[in-house]
Amino acid sequence: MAEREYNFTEIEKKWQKQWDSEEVFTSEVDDDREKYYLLEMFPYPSGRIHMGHVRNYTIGDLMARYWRMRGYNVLHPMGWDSFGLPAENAAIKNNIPPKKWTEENIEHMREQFKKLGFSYDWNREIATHTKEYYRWNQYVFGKMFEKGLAYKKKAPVNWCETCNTVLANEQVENGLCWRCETQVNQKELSQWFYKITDYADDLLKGTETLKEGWPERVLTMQKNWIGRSTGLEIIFKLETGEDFPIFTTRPDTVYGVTFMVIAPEHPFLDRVTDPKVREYIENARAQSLVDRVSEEKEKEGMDTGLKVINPFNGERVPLYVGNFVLMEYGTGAIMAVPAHDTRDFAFAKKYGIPIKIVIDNPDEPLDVATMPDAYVEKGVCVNSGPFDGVDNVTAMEKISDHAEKEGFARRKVQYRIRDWLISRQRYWGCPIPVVYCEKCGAMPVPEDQLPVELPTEVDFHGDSRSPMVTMDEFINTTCPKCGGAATRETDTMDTFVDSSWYFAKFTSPKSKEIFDFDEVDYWMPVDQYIGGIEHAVLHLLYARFYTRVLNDLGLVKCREPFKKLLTQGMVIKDGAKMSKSKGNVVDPDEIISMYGADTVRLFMLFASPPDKDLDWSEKGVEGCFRFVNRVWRILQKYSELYTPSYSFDGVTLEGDLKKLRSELHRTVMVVTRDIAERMQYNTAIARMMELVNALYQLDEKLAQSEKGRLVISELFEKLVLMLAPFVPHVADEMWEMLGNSGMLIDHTWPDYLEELTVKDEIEVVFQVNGKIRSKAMVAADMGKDDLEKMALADERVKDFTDGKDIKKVIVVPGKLVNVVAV
RNA sequence: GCCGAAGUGGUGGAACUGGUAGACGCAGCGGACUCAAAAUCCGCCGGGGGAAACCCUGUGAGGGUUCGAGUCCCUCCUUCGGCACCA
Repeated sequence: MAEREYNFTEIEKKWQKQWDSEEVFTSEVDDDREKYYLLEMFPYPSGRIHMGHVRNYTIGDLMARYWRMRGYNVLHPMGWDSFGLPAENAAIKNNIPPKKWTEENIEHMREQFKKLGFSYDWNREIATHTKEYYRWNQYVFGKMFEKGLAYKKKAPVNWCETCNTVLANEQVENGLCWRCETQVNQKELSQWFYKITDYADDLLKGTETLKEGWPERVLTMQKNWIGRSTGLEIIFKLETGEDFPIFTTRPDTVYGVTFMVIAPEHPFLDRVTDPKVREYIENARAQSLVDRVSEEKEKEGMDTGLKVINPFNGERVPLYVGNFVLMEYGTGAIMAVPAHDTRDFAFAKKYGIPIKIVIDNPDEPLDVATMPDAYVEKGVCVNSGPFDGVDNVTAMEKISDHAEKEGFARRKVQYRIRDWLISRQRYWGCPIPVVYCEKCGAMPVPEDQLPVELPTEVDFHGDSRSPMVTMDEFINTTCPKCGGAATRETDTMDTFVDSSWYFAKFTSPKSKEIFDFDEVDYWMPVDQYIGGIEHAVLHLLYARFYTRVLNDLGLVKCREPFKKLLTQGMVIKDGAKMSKSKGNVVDPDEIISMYGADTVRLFMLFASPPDKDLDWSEKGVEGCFRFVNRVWRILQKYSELYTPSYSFDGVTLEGDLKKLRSELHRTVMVVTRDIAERMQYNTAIARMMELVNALYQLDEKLAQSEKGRLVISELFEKLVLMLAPFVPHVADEMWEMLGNSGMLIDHTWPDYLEELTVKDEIEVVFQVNGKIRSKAMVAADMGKDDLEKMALADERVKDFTDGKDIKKVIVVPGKLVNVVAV
């Protein structure tokens, strides 16, 4: 028979066309089948896909195809996170309307995805820039406004000069804009917020339920970001008698307060008139948060001249203004206990403020004069009035109880997380559905007037401001309440709002309502989510918040959106992440045209486990190409030995055929476990390679024997089925080549016979004092006693035990015998 | 500073609950095929010693537990990631 070349271009085109025309990847609600919702983070349509996309979506596709073959009703959709700044920048630069630029990119990227053979249900495709989608952002905004979860406030916010917009806290990394790495400034602006702080505790508690399915480090990052701390809010008094509240996590040290520090922005400071202090305050306020942190590691402050009274002991202590105290956290002021806080200690030393020990080290009493640093360990209370002699852990509770009873303090939980600033001074996003009326104030646009459409006929002025700010026809409107003249909000929503619920919309993308409830209830939550770790405290936190909001609004039944999360590693080349700026980008299209999509997919899965970084190597790609060819050739060679209706009934195998069949069943077992339980695809592929290597070793005559045909038939069938999720095109082609019909996606994942996975002869090692001295092939079920006898009779073992006392013999059946001899 | 992850051949990476370290791939070396090369097929491939059988040594460093440690415990070093004046 003439050998047929492995023509991947032709094969891939053929099967993609067939999958497409038969719509094999569509999914429908089916109450009789168990659902499996598999989702990869949808991409921003930047123009072309990169290797990171290929990796992310290849992992997802493998899982989707696998679970489908396992009989699950799989939902595997794809869409576009299509609002965002790059479209606007491209528009300004090349004079293309953002909508056109975005939609052209989507067209192109969709084609690229199809070329990779991903099993998406394209009937469910959504794009966040369409009004059919973003109107529901506006709808939910309205609902949240009603519940007080969306509000506007004037506050110091993060401003990126390059992007010309404000940013959420989560979008500032080390003081730099997450997108363009420009230094972020503080600006006082009136902006819209989503009240994620209301959900801080619930989000934190929810992390417990995710322990099973989420990587620990993502949960840790979220917990740190939420930053819950419990403590006491204590009302100190100013000399005027006014309340001066502070928050502390160390009420046990309250008797050691020797000064207080207040944030420069604090309104209490308005009464300070001393010109020197005023100057300091103004300077400190002018400093950006970044400067305060990065320039001066040392704490800086100045005595305001005001005194504060400690309600516990009546002591009057000076009030300092300090650049390190944050207005946004706690009450914007702190009590300072230099003896027991490192930062306070340094500050007190610098400004010559007294230090008062209130927790002593029971083993080695402290001395103010000689202590080199604050004492932050456990100890016993001293100089603490009625609490002297109490250990400080107990004192925390007793002091809190006492203060609450006296009425000058209350227990409080404080969070680090701030509300989510969702306003963006940009054009290409979802309009915030609000109108401003002089009489009625800020009014959400009523539901029946939604969507507030984003104008698409726009003119960029070239000053990078949103074109909407000068569009009178957009801005001028009437008040929904009084009918008087009103103006529209021109800010748009953070695009992270768009991506906070798209996974739920995929369940019923064509519904005229936000969801079709039969659909959303059936499919949600997502069973397996896959994406990059960079979203740990961005998208993944927002999505959890938004899902809770949707749940409270009665729109979805789940409270956690993603049951299991896989954070895939980056694609690395020459020791760095592939990026344009580093010039180490490999274009997926080019590699696909050289080796085919199947090979590229195989390499992505073979080069490293999915959660680790992957080192790009074209040599490695060649290796995978070689493997595909190797399978192709052996299949051709033995294709006429294959019969779909093989049966092992009444057949007894022996020798190499028996071994090969056993090898096959073990491979199925391991590959299944690696995919389903361990999510370790590199070892699954390695096992299949071993199986193919074993097949190459099989004697040709033996293969062609009557029994050989049976073994080959079973092996081919199961091997091709196992290959299907990895290299779907060539697997379908191989299936057809063997004379079968239909697509493998509709076939059942191969099974294995437990009894065949057990070898009947195995190698055991004989050790003397833990060192291997000999090996032997024995029956797999040989008992302990026989093994021990055999080991002790072994010549090599004898060589090493001669003249020694045998103290002990450890036998691990099926593995080893260890003779301990001294 | 705090929290977390990881250090295994020339290289990407295996080794499930402590039990043959280096599976599988890449690179390299050798052989077969070929006039030759490529492709393919077969073999070798941590380091040191030895003609060989074999011996010694080896999973970042040092200790420990154990019959037995890449795996568990302690100390340290290095790299990467997250948070960072959060009161």
